[in-house]
Amino acid sequence: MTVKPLFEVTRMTPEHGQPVAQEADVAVPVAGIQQLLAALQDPVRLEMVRRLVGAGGEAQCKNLYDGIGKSTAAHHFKILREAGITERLTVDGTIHQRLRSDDVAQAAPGLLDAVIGAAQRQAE
Amino acid sequence: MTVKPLFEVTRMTPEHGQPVAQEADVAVPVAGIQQLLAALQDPVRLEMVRRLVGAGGEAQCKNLYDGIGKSTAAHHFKILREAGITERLTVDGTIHQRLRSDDVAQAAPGLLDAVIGAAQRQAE
DNA sequence: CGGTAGGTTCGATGTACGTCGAACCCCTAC
DNA sequence: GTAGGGGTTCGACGTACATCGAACCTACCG
Repeated sequence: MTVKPLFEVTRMTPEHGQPVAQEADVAVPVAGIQQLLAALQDPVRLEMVRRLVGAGGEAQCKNLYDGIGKSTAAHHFKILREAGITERLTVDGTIHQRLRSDDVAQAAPGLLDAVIGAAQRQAE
Repeated sequence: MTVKPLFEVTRMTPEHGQPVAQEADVAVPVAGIQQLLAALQDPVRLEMVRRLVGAGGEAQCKNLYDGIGKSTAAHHFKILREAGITERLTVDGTIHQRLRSDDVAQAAPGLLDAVIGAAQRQAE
């Protein structure tokens, strides 16, 4: 196996200093409806998305889960990213996840709202 | 193992004669959002639902799938039924599946429309 | 009556996936 | 420099699930 770059797209600016936020994983297209549903179907991932909307669409990874190991969380982040639901971006040195609400809404209009709404209502 | 009734809820009217359609599985509540997504996530089941809407919300089982065995299809029907997405009813002697659009819309407003819409658009 | 078509159940099999621990990387702070 | 926190990757393991064939049931038709 040839050595793979750690972050396929994300590029950390070595520029020291001021809080820099940059785009990441911009090339990843939103997946088809089946993959979207498969991504949102898992309780852990649905909770992650729920917390993301609660946080205004963006949050640090560690704030998006409880009760599971870091490696498991990273696994779920990857699935959400590959489905085009979230993207990874680096804010001020730490990695954040951002909900790609607009992109998903364009690929599947109303889907995210319906899912979030139902999940929210279900959690009282 | 004690003998179980073949159809838990459905009751075939032995009344000979005229086309009779009757309610079935009315007691099954629509499941939570995760179970709904899990049910719709499978390609085979999504296609079944797609064909159901194409058929006006109701169709004979055999018209809802291709390329899989009857037992596999029955398995998928069961999952859709247990999620509250479809119900089984007997029309004129043969079993039909009916989309519980209204019930699902009440449990998860907009979900079914979004999923169907995306699936339809994706299939051109 | 016997046969066929449409559906379901059961049991077995293979694979996909969620989970974890360990090792590693990047960045920041001491 | 040396820790240490935050995230990711890589196996490995266990379970859940989609698939099938066989047996069975019901309704219908010859």
